[in-house]
Amino acid sequence: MLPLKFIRQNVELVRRGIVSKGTEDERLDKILTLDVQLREKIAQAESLKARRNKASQAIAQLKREGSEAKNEISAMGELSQQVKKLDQEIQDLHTNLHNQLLWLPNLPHPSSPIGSDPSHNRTVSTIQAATLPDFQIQDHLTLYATLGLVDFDAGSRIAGRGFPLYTGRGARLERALINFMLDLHTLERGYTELYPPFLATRKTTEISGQLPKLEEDMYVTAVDDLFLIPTAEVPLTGIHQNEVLLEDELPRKYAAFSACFRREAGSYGKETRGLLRVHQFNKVELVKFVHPEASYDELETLRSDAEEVLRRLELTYRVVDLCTGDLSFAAAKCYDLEVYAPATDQWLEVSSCSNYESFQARRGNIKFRRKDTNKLDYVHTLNGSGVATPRLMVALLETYQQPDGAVALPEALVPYYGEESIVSR
RNA sequence: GGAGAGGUGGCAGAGUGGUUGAAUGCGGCGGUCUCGAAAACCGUUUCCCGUUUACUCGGGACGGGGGUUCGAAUCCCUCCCUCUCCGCCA
Repeated sequence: MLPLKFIRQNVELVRRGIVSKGTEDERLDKILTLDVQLREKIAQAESLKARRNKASQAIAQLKREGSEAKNEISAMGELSQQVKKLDQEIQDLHTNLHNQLLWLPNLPHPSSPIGSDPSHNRTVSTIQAATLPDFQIQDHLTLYATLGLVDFDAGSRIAGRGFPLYTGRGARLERALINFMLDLHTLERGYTELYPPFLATRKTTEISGQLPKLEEDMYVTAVDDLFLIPTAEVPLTGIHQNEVLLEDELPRKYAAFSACFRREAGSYGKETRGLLRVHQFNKVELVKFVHPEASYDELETLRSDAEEVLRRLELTYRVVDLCTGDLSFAAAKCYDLEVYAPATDQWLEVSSCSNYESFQARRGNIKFRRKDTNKLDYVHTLNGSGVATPRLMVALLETYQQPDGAVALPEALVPYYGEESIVSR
């Protein structure tokens, strides 16, 4: 959510920003019109209320002196009706304005490359960490099957397409990846481990920016209006809603595992096989609440923390600085981490590390008190996947397969998996 | 799911429908005293919105929303949350 005052004072800046993110600017004009109307009504209502308050005090005075105040009271009747009517109009305008504001995306940071689609993204670095196999290699789909790691048919029978059933060593590998990542972030990188609810209220889901725009992509429970989380970002960002944090407590760093649920509406026909695009997957998520002046430094360390997962697993990956048109609704700047899958020769997104600045903090009313001025201010929020497992597993299998069909695991993962390789039986 | 109790300022805790943004205590901040500190004493201490170049002025907020009233922290309805007991259950 952008502050109204800021919008009012920087109309053209806001317009350029949202247009570069691919949003129509009609909504902005609508907001400006509503804002003018609203302030006009507020001024009217407040002057009437000022009169009412004065009269009310006069009545109280008369009563205390023991005299009747019939005339004064009846004179107040009409005034009160007018106030009531104006208040109703103000409320309607306010609701309308608020709903419009919820649809206005965050502005991109000046350092984000300008562009309308992924072709304008900027590759920041490419890390060639592993020796790639030099023999005729199999793709991940074949490897799942020969090693018996995932049963897609059974998953479909249970819940429909896109709900993989991890089996045997596949299930164990999944668990190993999650534990490895959680240990890395919490024991070595100073994140506090959390285990959040996997369902969240509409309000909480609104804070992180998934609602209202992405409602079609979310699973909702019918009777309770609870949303299955598409990422642990949703519950983690909701933790401190309506709170004031101490400046000394910043940054607050949280890491959490969660299952993630995404309807992926509109993406049918793409990547429907395997684990590249599924309705339920696992992810370790990192969320930080930070001091506004530190947020871009924090973005770099967040990215580095997420990268560390890929470094330890000795995978080839690259870091991409997303262009304005490819940024998510709430983000001001975002790095994607893409891991390389050699058999299919694809770069697979396994992490997005974003700075939301005060956008989410405003929606969630998450503040801190500045020690020098003693004033309240919004924190900045950041989050990054650290990282999502399905595509990670794809890259891992394709990168580490052996000529005999087994998969030799990177050293970092061995203690978690319990064996040095995954062998077909 | 059933029955009951309760939600007030950073915390604790008052509050007959009419100067109550809110007593009192604790905490915080500033000051007096002191070589310094403690104690004591004095003062101060919420946030949001509108208005103004500014000083200012005005409005609003006692879990959320609605209602009654000239006027609501105070009365009524409703939702949420917390606690206690009962039932059910991993």
